Amino acid sequence: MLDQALRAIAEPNRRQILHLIQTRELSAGEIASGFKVTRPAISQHLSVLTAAGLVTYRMEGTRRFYRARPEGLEELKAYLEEFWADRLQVLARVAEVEERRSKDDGTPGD
Amino acid sequence: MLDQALRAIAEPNRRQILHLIQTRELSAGEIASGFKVTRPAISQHLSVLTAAGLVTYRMEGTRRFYRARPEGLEELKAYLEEFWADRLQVLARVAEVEERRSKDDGTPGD
DNA sequence: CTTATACGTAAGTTGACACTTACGTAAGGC
DNA sequence: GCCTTACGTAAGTGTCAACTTACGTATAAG
Repeated sequence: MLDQALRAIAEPNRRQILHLIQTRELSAGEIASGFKVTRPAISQHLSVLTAAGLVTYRMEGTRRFYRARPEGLEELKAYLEEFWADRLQVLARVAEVEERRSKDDGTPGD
Repeated sequence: MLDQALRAIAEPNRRQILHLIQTRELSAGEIASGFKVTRPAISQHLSVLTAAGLVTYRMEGTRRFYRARPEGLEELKAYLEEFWADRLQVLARVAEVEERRSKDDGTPGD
């Protein structure tokens, strides 16, 4: 699912869609009206976003109202946070070891 | 460039590569040895990552030592931070307006 | 019941992408 | 000099993704 989410936001139109429905609900038609591509294309993008857990919809008559799914974005954010946190953590530990070493034997770290 | 970076990390092998060279320098061959795909494939992934500004390399004899480029990751991180921060910000303002309105005319905010 | 609206979905096309094998090239070892 | 090592790059292939047009379907409107 995270992989799907990552793929999903790699597409510019889909990021734009996410932006549009982050704060307000919009129908599929309303969303599509702001794009150059055709309505079916947007419909397909909405399917991808839904499958990735980044979007939900609510039906009302013949219309579907879409909105961003906060939990989905949160998951994605958490995953990426870990992605770089991981690195910074290891770097910090390396620095720590370096310093300890220089204290023990007087050798400067690097 | 941000678009390139986003595309770059959408690919699992490239994320793995980034992970490998986040803390230590590795030669192209060393990186490739850990994957099932062929060496040229990894070489191409490294090109993509380099073009996206997520990776740098240093030449030494016949070898190229690659490492993650912190600034690149930082840019990407900042962009994504803004992506959701944006939304939370607007949501907060909506809540604020709602509250003010309920104080003014006594109407509960939905 | 018929027509219009608001959608999703099927089917087909094009281009990009991840991969492969084959080749070119520069640095070291002998 | 010649051969090996460690790469990138060229060329070709199969797959997938983003798009198009055409169609199906459910709700509301008359």
